[in-house]
Amino acid sequence: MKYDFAAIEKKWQDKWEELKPYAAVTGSAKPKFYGLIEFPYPSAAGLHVGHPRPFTAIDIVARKKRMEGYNVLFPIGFDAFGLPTENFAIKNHIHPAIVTRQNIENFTRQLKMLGYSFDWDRCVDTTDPKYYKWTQWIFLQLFKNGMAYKTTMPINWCPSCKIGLANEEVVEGKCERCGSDVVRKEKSQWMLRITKYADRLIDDLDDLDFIERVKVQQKNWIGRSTGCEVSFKTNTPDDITVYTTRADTLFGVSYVVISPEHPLLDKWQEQIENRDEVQAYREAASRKSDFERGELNKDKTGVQLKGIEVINPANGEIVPMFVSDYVLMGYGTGIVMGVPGHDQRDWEFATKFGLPIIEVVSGGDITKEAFVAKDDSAIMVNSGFLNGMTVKEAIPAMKEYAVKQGWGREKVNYKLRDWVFTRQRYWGEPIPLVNCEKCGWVPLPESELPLVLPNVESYEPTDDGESPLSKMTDWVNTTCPCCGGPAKRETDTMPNWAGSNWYYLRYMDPHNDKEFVSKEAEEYWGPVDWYNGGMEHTTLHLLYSRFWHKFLYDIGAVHTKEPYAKRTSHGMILGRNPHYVGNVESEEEKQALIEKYGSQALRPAVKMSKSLGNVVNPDDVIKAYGADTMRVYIMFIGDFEKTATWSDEAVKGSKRFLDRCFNLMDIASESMEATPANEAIIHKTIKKVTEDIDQLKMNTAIAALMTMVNEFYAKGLSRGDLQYLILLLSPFAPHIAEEMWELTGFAAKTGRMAMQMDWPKYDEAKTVDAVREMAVQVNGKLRSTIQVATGADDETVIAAACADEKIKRQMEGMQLVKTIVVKNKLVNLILKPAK
RNA sequence: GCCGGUGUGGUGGAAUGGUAGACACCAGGGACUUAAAAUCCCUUGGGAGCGAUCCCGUACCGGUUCGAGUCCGGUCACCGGCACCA
Repeated sequence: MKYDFAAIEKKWQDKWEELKPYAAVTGSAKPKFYGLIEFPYPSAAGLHVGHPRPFTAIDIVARKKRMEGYNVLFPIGFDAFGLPTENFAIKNHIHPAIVTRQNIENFTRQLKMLGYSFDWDRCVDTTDPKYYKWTQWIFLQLFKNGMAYKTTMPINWCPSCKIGLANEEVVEGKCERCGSDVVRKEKSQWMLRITKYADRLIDDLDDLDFIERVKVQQKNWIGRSTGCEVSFKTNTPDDITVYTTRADTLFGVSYVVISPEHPLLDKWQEQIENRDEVQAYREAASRKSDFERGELNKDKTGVQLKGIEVINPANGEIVPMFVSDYVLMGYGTGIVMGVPGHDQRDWEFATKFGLPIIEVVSGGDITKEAFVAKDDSAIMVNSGFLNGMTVKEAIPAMKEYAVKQGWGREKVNYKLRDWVFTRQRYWGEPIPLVNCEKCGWVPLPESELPLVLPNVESYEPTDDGESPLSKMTDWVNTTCPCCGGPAKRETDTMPNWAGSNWYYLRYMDPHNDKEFVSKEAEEYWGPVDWYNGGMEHTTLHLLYSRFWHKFLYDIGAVHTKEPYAKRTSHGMILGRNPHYVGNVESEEEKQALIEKYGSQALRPAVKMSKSLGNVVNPDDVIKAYGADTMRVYIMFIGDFEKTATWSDEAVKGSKRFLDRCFNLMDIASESMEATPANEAIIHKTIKKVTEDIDQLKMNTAIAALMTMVNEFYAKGLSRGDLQYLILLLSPFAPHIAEEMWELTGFAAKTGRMAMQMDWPKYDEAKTVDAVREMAVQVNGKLRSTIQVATGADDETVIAAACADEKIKRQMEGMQLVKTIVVKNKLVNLILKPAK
């Protein structure tokens, strides 16, 4: 019989559609398991070959959990608001809602073709008013609890997308989406106070089962640093405050620097003698983007504030003050003390402006560069009462002194900024607030939610940076829910991250029109037991959604502190690089490639892209080899966490494996009983596959299944043996497994599908062969192998080793001084020349 | 610069401190076939030898150990994240 994958997959998908064997039951007495994959953005391009990697992996975990007796929630949905759809809509003159619907249909078709065990009845779509009603509701709770505020601030503006970007969306000074240079633009924006949660977002990581690199990346992003704020008196009525982590170096201060954006500079117009020069510098700085300022960091610039004097509180010395754009307004106090002896940036600045460089920590040569001690055991000098202390002792000593003197206090700072939560675009959730001249910003009554996105003629972004909604006067002009007077709606929309912040909660109770999730459902299903997603979301979606969840916890809307108990991350799927130097033979051709493509030519694999022509479409793979082959291959491709390169050749190996599985039915005896001869391989494989799935080591699990198949071919098998292969294979390749389960008569015998059977159990004692090959080493070098009964005692093993012909030769003229036996594995004989 | 990770055959990749290269892909040889595809069998880290065998080999240098791809110290290369964060 031939393995007709197309017919088999169609047959079983239809059956599952009808029987819904993956329905999750809220409140079931079984233990629950909530497995989650990041829901896709339904782009016009359709499913990418990268999607099936995480989807298949968690599908396998979910399928195994079901067979292990769990009540499994494995949902799917679509994160459908966002720029690409809007841009596609503008270009093709189709409404974004229609584009979205078409894309979702296409994604749904593709996902169903891959045989995922999603509970489709719980599918969510973030652009559905029934869904975003609750996104808006959560925003209102944030607003009412003081977590949302509006402020005018310079934002990252992408002139091409005509949109403001969050810090997280700016990569190397360029727009994450289109790659244009980001500029600064003053804009009134809604902000969310994520910084209020900074400590908890760091500290609560300790109790979570997240892969380490995710934890580290989130911690670095939040960037907590503990230091000290120090006040300096000046010859103006104002004191200034600097932030430092190195209070120990206070005696080394030779100047102070203020950021060009600092408001004190406006206030001090009168005292600053060279105000024109200072003003010119400030204007020049404002024209640079943050990125440009960073790029130019090699060459420090600045202007002294003539007429301004500052007093170092530690030693009473008078030091000059400068304005320089190497000081950021957004971090600390916007003013920094200059310690050129022990900070490289300050050293460069002081060198350029001829300022004194004072050594206060010994051990370096400060005439050459700033000395930043690698450990904190360096000794303080030129530092008054700190002299002779180590840096480690001096930091708290100075801190304590400063606090006692009243000009210092401990302070914790974060790199994390509040979250810019508005976008000047059409295709997003409307913000349910109105602005009333009398009452200010007023929330819509919850009964008026959802505030539906109005149908507009033109949803193109505007050149002035206002949202397209601002042109809809009918919609904008409304009445104040508070006083009934005239008011205007907020016309900005939410960022594309809004809907994905809480979707895992909606899956628990997707059709509830009374609450965003019922208490009962949330308490039953929460938290998500296993969440897999891309590393690129670590400081975006994953952090945002932890923040919202913590807020919801604080207002009593959810019962756990954290949304996700476990987080894993998959590596990307790359395509072959058509410009790789290894593709050509001659040196001239290689050189030509390097000249043309630079370092790109040195990489064998690169991100798939249309322009390189190396994109693999899952539809084509499924058509040629079937969904089961696609699933097996994408799991067999390599270590789940690492990037992997797609290979059309290697796909065939996975197809061959499934053919071999299927053809085992031709040689299996009809007995429904397992045969003793295959006992060891069956139990060994059950053990390996069971353990590997839980660790996402799908590649070695499949390798074990291949070994089992090879052994069945070599030794022969019964249907009773084959049933174990079918059950172990079923999470990986569910269609072929069901077909084989039926054809071998087990479906009729049990009245169940393979996926509904119990996961096979292994007996540790049966995982071992009766006789075993052991390595024999002489002085640590492998010299021979011997066949020994499993579990044989040391004496027997040593005797067998010494009786081996090869070993006998090694032992001639030598005496045995020591033996090391590793049970069932190896014996090492230590020999030395006989005297 | 800081933080994290990785380095194993022609390729993807396996190896709780215990037989390095499992399992595959590619390649070569053979069987079947009029032929091709598919399938099946064999070979396949490098080197020496007719052979039994022997030597070398997990980026590089050193250490711990009976034994190191694995642990420790140092070096190099690449990948990812952050970056004038005081």
